[in-house]
Order: sequence, then C-alpha cells, then structure tokens
Amino acid sequence: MKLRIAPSPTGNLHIGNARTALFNWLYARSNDGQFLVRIDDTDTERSLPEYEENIINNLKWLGIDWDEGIEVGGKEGTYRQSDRFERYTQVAEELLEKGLAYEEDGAVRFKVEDKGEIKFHDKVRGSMKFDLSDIEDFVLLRSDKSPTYHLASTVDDIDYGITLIARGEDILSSTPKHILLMNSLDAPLPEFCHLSLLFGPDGKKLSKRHGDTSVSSYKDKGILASALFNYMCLLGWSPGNDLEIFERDLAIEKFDLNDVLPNPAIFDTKKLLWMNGQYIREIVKDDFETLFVESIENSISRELFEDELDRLKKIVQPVQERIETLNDINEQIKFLLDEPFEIDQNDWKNVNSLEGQKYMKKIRERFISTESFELKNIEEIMRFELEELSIKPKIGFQITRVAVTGTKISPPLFESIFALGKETTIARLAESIEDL
RNA sequence: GGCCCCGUCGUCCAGAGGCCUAGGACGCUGGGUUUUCAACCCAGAAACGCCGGUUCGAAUCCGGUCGGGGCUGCCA
Repeated sequence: MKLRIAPSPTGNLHIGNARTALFNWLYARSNDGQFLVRIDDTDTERSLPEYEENIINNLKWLGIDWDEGIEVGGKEGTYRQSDRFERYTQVAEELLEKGLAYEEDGAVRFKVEDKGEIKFHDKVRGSMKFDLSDIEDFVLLRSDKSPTYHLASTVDDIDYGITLIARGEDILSSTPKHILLMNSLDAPLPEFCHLSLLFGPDGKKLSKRHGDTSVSSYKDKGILASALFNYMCLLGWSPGNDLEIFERDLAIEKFDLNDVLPNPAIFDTKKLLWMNGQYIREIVKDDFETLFVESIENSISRELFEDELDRLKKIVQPVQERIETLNDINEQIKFLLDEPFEIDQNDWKNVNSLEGQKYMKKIRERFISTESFELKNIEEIMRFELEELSIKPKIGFQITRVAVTGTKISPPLFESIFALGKETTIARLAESIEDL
C-alpha cells in the first residue's frame, strides 16, 4: 500500500491540506504502508521555494514523516514536478501518436468520448458514476508546452506506484479525467478516496478570506503540534468510545479511512484552543520551562537577563496552569521583566480604597522587617494582617495585586510576590501607597 | 445553469432498524470552590431539515424535496 500527498507550493501549508496529509499518513502508518510526499509545482507562475519550505517544515512540525519523496529522496529523482516536464511531454506525445489526444491552438487536449460512463468506488463515498458527455476534452499540455495538473499528477501517481489516492473532495469531479488518462496509459487503477473539505465558520471552503489558515500561523499563535494533530484527527473521524484526547499511537492503531465521515467539517478554533490548554497542562515541568522561556524571548525579541530568569522560574508552574496558548504567557509575566512598570489606571481606580491602603502599608512594613522572603512567609504575613485589620481578602489582595503586578488579572498573588522578590515588591507597594 | 458531493445540539464527534424520552466534547447559561484569572466539580438549555415510502418498529433503509457546498480554467 502506498499513499501520497502532493501539495502545490503556491502558499503556506494550509490546514485543509495538513488534514489530508494527516489522514493519508495515519492510514499508511496503520497499515504498514508507504507514505510519499511530492511537490506539485506545475503552476510555475505561483509556485515559490519559500512555500515549499514552509510545507515541508510544518508537515515535520506536526510529526508527519514520509518514506519517500521530497527531501528524503527515493528512486524517482527530486519528487518535484518541475523537474519532470520532459517525462510529461513524452507521455503527451505518446497520447498524441495513439490518437487519444489532439493539438488545438498549440495546446494538447485529451479526447474524451461522447458516450459512456466512468464508474469507480470511493472509499468514503461509495460508488461514483460520471457521464462522459459531461466531461470536456481537457488540456494536457498548455500552449507553452508546460504540463497541467491533470497530466503531471496522474503520470506521477502511475510512475510512483501509488495504490490509494486520498485527496480533497474538490478534486472529485476531476477524478474521471484521471481514470481516463490512466486507462489510456494502460496503468492499473489505484483506489480513490475523497475527503470532505474543511469549512470556515461561514460554511464555505476554508481559504485565505477566513484569515490565517496556515499551519504556521497556528504555530505562531502558540498552538502545540500535539494539540493541532489531535484536533485535526477529530475533523471527520473519531477513535470511538467518545474519546477525544489521545496520543498519536492510538490514532494510528484505530484509524481507518473507511470510517471517515463524508460530510464537511467546520474548523472551529474554540475547541482547538481548549484542547491546546489541556495539552499544555500535560507537559512535564522541565519541557514546559523550556517552552516558557522560548516563548517569552520570542515575544520580547531579546534574550532574558539572568535576574529575569531567576524571577520567572519561580512562576512557571502557576502560569502553566492558566494559559490556553504559549502566547498567553507574556501577558501573565510582564510584571516580572526588566521593563518599565505601569499600573492599569482603570484597574487601580477599581480596587483602591482606604482599607486597602492601610493593608498595603502594614504588609509593606512586615515585608521590610521579615528575614526570609519565602512563599510561606509571604502568605503568612498577608493572611495575618488581613485578620488584624479585619479586612476581606478581596479588598486587601486585589489592591495589592494591582500595585504589584499592574493589573487585576495575574498569576496567584503570593506566588507573584515571591517571584518579584522582596526589594521590588516593597518598592512597588511604596509607589502605590498614597500616604507613605 | 449543468454535473457531483453532503445534511444528528451553534460547532466537532457517537449512533450502522428496536438498547434513543438520541450519548460525549467545545462553546454557552446557572451554581460550587476561590485572593484575580484560570483549572476543577455540579447542574442546565441545545439537534435527528422537511415530506412520503418500506417495516410491527427508522436518526438509522428507499424516493422526493428543501438547504448547504464543490467543480464547471491552458489553477491545483
């Protein structure tokens, strides 16, 4: 069994193509089959090397690997169609000689009979039937002698020995053309499978007008490969038993193209986000710390200083508990960086009070005189003074939170103060105490 | 317009004639926990597009209809 995916490098790896790749890959892996990746760049106008690179890198990022094809090689050359124009031209000439194609205005068209029909079995849709009278004579070679997708793709599928073609439903109506071509070249027919399309929230084919639909854009948004992989599995398929979060090995074990739904699915970011949060929480401590630092450095476009790292490491765990994407980290830890500290004035107005002021004054004094500024002591002092002044937690803690972190929303207060350290905490409290 | 595909909660998925007064998840609403935000727990609202047929019995099979989508390029 040999499957393939043949992306066109006319854009970054699209979510829809990634899902098609994923299903092909899952099926190949679950059946001990081969998986091939080739580059269908017959559209020389729009194909760009940077897109090819983006496609390859993001496939790899998702954990989709291949046994033959672009980059990994194989016995068929570069696996880039632009390097095989001679081969396609040769096939077109062969068809011309056999009288199965003809020239028109310099282009070569495949002659489709007026009568008859093409039948085939689609793995997810069942039996398909197309009337030849509905199929136009289609172009094989353009006037400039470059091959079209129909020709190149079909020849490659034959030459590379593809036994199962699973692609998007948008190509379903082109399949009879490909079958006609294969028949006229005396090639054995592969199995066909047309996966439903992914839709945007408006119910239309997912495309650029739905915003960023590239895999890399989700990576840039702080989505984990494991979460995106898992989420995409669920678009048109499920492993059964209402199982939704699972590892790739289980997906490989359970996956079957025959179980894939024929109806389109809407790509719903909300569930992806939720799932990403679930995955983030599962990351082991050390690995998360690495991602944590990477993500912060990325968003501030510089390396972290030693003192910043010291502070940040104290707050890794609480942050891991409360983010949905890696990009949410920065918002949570901003107050710990060596950057100008600012207090959200709206939040401040909201929490400032006489009682709160008294409370801050008190804990500041205690902080100054305390020997050890550990998490335990901080909590002890803050709770004790709350009782001393008979102040509700909300009144005392929220004003302190804004004074120390700048906003009403932050990681847990004691941890935040502990991470900030004694000196800075005392200084920030002083700045917010009106009658020092 | 023509050809083709599709049709279960807002969304994703379960359901392959009786187990369905339709199940799970996201989201949403309410509540609990709580120093904020999350996380977590509990509860709730929410769907078989419609009409016929087959059958003792249909979300499940068939037909029609309506609705959505794709293709209709010398793009892929």
